[in-house]
Formats: sequence, C-alpha cells, structure tokens
Amino acid sequence: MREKGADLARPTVHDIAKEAGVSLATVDRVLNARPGVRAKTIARVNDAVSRLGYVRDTYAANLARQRQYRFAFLLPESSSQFANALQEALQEAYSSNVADRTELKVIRVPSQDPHAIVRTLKSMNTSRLDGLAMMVPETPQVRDAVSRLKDSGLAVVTLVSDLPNSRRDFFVGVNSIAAGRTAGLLMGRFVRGPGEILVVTDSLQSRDSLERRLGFDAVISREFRSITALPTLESYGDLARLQRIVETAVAARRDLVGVYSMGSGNMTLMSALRGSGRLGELDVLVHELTPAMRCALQDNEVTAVIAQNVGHLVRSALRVLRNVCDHRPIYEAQERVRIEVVLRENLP
Amino acid sequence: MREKGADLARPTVHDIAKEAGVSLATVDRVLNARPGVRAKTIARVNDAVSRLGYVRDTYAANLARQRQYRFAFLLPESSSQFANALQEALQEAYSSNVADRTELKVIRVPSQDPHAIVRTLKSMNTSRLDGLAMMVPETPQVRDAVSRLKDSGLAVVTLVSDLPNSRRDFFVGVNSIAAGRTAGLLMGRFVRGPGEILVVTDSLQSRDSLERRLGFDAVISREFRSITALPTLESYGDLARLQRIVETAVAARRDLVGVYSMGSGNMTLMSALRGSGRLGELDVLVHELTPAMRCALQDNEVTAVIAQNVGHLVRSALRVLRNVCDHRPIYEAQERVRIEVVLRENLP
DNA sequence: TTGTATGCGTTATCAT
DNA sequence: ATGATAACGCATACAA
Repeated sequence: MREKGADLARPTVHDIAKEAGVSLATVDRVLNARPGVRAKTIARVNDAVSRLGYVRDTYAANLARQRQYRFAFLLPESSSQFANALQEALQEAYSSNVADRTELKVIRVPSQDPHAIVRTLKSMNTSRLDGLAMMVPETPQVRDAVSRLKDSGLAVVTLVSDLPNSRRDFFVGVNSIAAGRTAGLLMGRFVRGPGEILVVTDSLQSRDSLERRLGFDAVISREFRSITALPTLESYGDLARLQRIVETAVAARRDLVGVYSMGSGNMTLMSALRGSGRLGELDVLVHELTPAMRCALQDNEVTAVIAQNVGHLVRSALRVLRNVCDHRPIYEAQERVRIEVVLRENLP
Repeated sequence: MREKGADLARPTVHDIAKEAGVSLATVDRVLNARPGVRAKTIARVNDAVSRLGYVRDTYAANLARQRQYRFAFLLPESSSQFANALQEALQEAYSSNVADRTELKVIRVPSQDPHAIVRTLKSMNTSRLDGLAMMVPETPQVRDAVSRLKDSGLAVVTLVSDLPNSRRDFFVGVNSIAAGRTAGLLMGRFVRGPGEILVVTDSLQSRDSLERRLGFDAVISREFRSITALPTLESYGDLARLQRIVETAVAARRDLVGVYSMGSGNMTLMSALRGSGRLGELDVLVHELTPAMRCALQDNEVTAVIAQNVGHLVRSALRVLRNVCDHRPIYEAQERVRIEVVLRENLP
C-alpha cells in the first residue's frame, strides 16, 4: 500500500513547510483553504503536498481543533423493537467512538403523531446542536420543519425512511423498491404451487410501505404469474385491528400460500397466524430482524427476514453528519446500506 | 449517551491528576499498568478515574506514542477474483485508515503450492513486521511456520480459511458449516420437485469445502428428502478438468435440478453449464460474489450467491491484529463475519 | 516512588 | 501576506 521508494514515515505539515519553504501557519492556511495567501504561495504548498504525498492526520487535526460534534437522533417511540435496536447500535457506536469527539442524544417521539414530531423539531435548541438524524414518517409539516432546521445551519440526514422533497442533506437507508423486489423474488421462489399472498402493513401512506409494495408487485406479476398478491391490509398502527384483519383474511382465503408483512407489529401478526392453525402451510416474509423475528426464524415460522444492518445505519449516519458539518464530500458508494436476507441458517 | 449532570468536556489525564492529587506521570503509570507506584496511590488514581468517568483518547495516545503498526496480508495468487476483491478492500481500508498509523503490505502466493507458502513465511523479516493475516490452505508445514512466526512475536490471524490447530491468535471469517447449511436450505427451498444436486469444488482436502459439504448435506438430508446431493466432484484446481467433469456429469444425470459450487472456478463451471443447454432448468448456488457471479445473478444463470463481505473481513482482521499487538482483548461478537445471501434483487 | 518537561501532527492566536 | 509559538490529550525520558 506504500509507494515505492517513499520515506518510511508519513510526511507531516512540517515536511511540507520545509519543502515549500514556508512556515507551518501558511501550510495550514493553504490546507484549510483559509484566505490571505498569495496564489503563487498556494501553488508552492500544493506542489509540496502532492510531491511528498501528504495526507492529513484527521485525529491529530480534531485533537488540535478541539472539535466536538453534537448530534441528535430522532427515533420512533420506545414501543418499536427496531427503533430500540437502532438506539442500542447508537450506544455501541458511541462507546467505541468516544474518541471521535461526538456527543450523542436520542429523542424518542410518537411516530404516529406528526404534530408531536413537528413540536419536537421546533423546540430543538439548534445552537447547541450540529446535526440531526431522523427516522420519521413523511408529512409536509415535517418537511417544513426540516427546512427551518437547515436555515439554522444544522446538518440533517434522514434515516431508514426518507423525506425526498425536503432539504435534508442525505438519506441513509435502503432503497425500498429494491427491498420489496427482493421480498417478491424470495416469495415467488419459495412458495409451492399457485395461490394467494396476504400483504400487510401499518399504512400505505408511509412511503416505504408503498415502495416496498411496488417492488414486490413488479417482481411477482412479471415473473410469478401463478401467484396473486392480494390488496394491502392496513393496520393503521392499531395492533388489535391488525390481529382482527389478519384473522379474518386468513379465514376467508383458502388459497393462501404466503404472507408478506411490510411494516411493524410482526409479533401480533405471528400470533394471529399461529391462531389460525395454518402457519405451517404459509411462507412468511417480514422486514427487520427484531428479537421476536429471530425466534420466529428459528422456529420455522418465518421463512426469511429482509433486514438492514442497524450498526451500518448508525455508523453511516454519523459519518455523513460529520462530513456535512465539515463541508466535506460524501462517498455515496460507502454509505449505501445493503439489503440483507436472513434465513434460519445464517442468523447473525 | 452522556451521563446526566456530567461536565460538558470529557475528563483528561490532567483532571485525573488534579482529582487524585498526583502528577501526570503517575496517572500515566497507573493507566498503563506500569511498575513503580504504591498500591495506595494506584487506588487513589483509579478512584479518580471512575469518579470522573475517564476514558482514554486512543488517537491522542497513539499520536503521542508514535505507534506504527506494520502488517502483511498473505493472499492467494492473483488469478483469484476473490483474492483480488480482498486486496481492493484492503487498499480501501488503507486509504480511509491512513490516520490509523498502519502500514500494509500484500503478498501473493500460489495457494496450490504449500512449499512456496512455507518458503514465503520463512523468508519474512519478522523484525520489520508486527502482524500477519493469512489466507492459505491448511497443511502441517504451514502450521509449523505459523508456530515459528508466533515465536518471533508476530500477531497472526487466519483469514477466510482457518488453521484450527495452529498457534494463530484469531480466525476472521465465517463458519463454513453454517455457510454450507445456508446453501442447503436455499437449495432445498428453491428447487422444484425431486431430483439430484451436483456438488463441485476444488478439493475436499480443503477444510472449508469439507465443512460446507457437511453443512449442506445435514440440511438437505434432514429436511429435503426428495432431493439427493451427488458425491462431490473435485477439480483439483484444474479448470480444464473442471469443465470436463461437469460436462460429463450433466450429460449423465437426467434428474439434475441444481448445482452447488463450494469452491472457485465458477466462470468455468458456468460456461460448462451453459454449453449443456440445461442451465435454464437448474438452480445454481455458488460462494463469493465476484464480478462474474454478479453478471450471472443478473442474467438469472445463478440463483443465489453465499458471500462474505470483503470489507468486513479486512477491517476485522486489522482490528484484531492491532488488538493482539497491544495485548488488548478481542470482542468476538464484533468480529463475527456474516453469511450474506445475495440474489438478483439485492445485489450491492 | 513520584514529578517535570518535551514531543507527537495539527490548528489557532498572536505578532510582524 | 507570512511567521513564531502555544495549545489539544497523551506518553515518556529524565530529574528528583
């Protein structure tokens, strides 16, 4: 990895200064694009930089700069197993990253309540914050609130669920259409014989669910003609309702071969399916690897889980927030979060 | 993530010194378990540490220490697409890690030739090296060579393929039995109707292949009685031979429903299958997501790829090497590499 | 057994 | 427009 013939030790700002025949301060000014340097001197320094192959030591830089990143994560209220996993991952990233000079704060909000979300966003003390990562449903009010946060200079990334027409700096999460297509392909290949697929979610108002459904249908209708995906059942976040509509649907549909759950509430879904006594004949696909779904996989109750790695999500969000704060570019390729397929045998 | 009521800035060694009423040097001695401090003083310092919640800034420490890790990676010769991907991942980890004070060197050896491997290991200048990560087949001579390297104080990790009874410090890679089981489950669920599965690899002498086969058979024989996994075909690293034996087998077996390739040479395998004209009726499963297999997935020639993330592999290897060098513990959970299932729709 | 002083690579504040 | 110098948090050679 080291250039041929290069000196053993990496060049420092001192080496650059010597090579360019200027002082440390001037090198620093050029390196950090600060004003007050003649074009000619800039060129001399840049020459020295490329000649010696200098790369800045980020950690030393942050040490000297006494930089402190203050980030907040806005997550759905604590009833969500997925959000809990995210928070745990955040805690872990924090402990292994303490040296990264990053202060983290987690805020939980009732995700069903757009008003509460906006209130939280508005009440945020933006002067004590450098960046915000948020996982919230898309509403015009939230988009407006994001706009105000951007006006006050915050770095804003959307997490898991995007706000496409807002002023957020970046989206960290998977492509929901591709995730839905993956589910469609798995379902099509897994189920035996012709039949119907039950599709369930919280609400198709949620862009994620809508896109997953689009991807799912695209693959099923194009490649698996013998199976039919039924119209989406929506629980509207009401677990009792979820239980009821699933029970009704399973009882009514004799040709059911599979169930695709695009949203949350999978513990309730599973208990409804168990109650029907037909779980054994069904292939069940869900999103997000929660503790309950781990068990369901091990018990052969769920065939596959489409997941995104929460560790990657938070690390990516942190990297992006830091880069935005420092006006540095984002390497999109590195921030692309994978769609994971988890089966009983490759459970992490 | 921040304790309630804690001061805004993180405590430093200075704070500890003040709190404990000792000097910086004494704090350092206690923190780094150096000798020459009275038990009573040690206790005082440790008290201050826990009272203030001090955590050392690793980067500042490494900066002061002028620590340079010098690691080498021993990989199979350049004909292997997988090894190339590993080397690229290494290059990337290096560029984004330059500040981690780590020097990297990649050595390619003909993996078929145990003698060449041992020669390379013996010729290594251990005084200019702190650690070695190696991906080589298991032989007694290699195990002995590892023993000598350990004697000379090197940190040694095995990568992808383990040397279980050697003195290596750690193995970074996936559990081959679990990978084989995952393949078995996928194959069993994917193929239609009863039939036979062709199983191919370089050589069952390789522990990985053997274990993959064990896992594969365990799942197939227990859960998918209607399909039969045929005896393993071995290519012995000879692509012409691979082509020949696959062509012969496909021609002879009329009930073939799937092909499971546990080893390398998948481009040749695919061309043999294509030539047979029966690729359309077969489910093909392979290991490792090489460029060729990406295309094969997209063209529906391969159903699924069981992969390990090369980025994770190298980052994990680097973390482990650094920890071993510094006599720090290894967090096994963090170093567990996942078995990834890649389909056409979730190609990264 | 303990303390002082200096340096690591970078940034930033003061002079000049 | 440029340079000298002092931090940042930690380690360490040397002095006491």
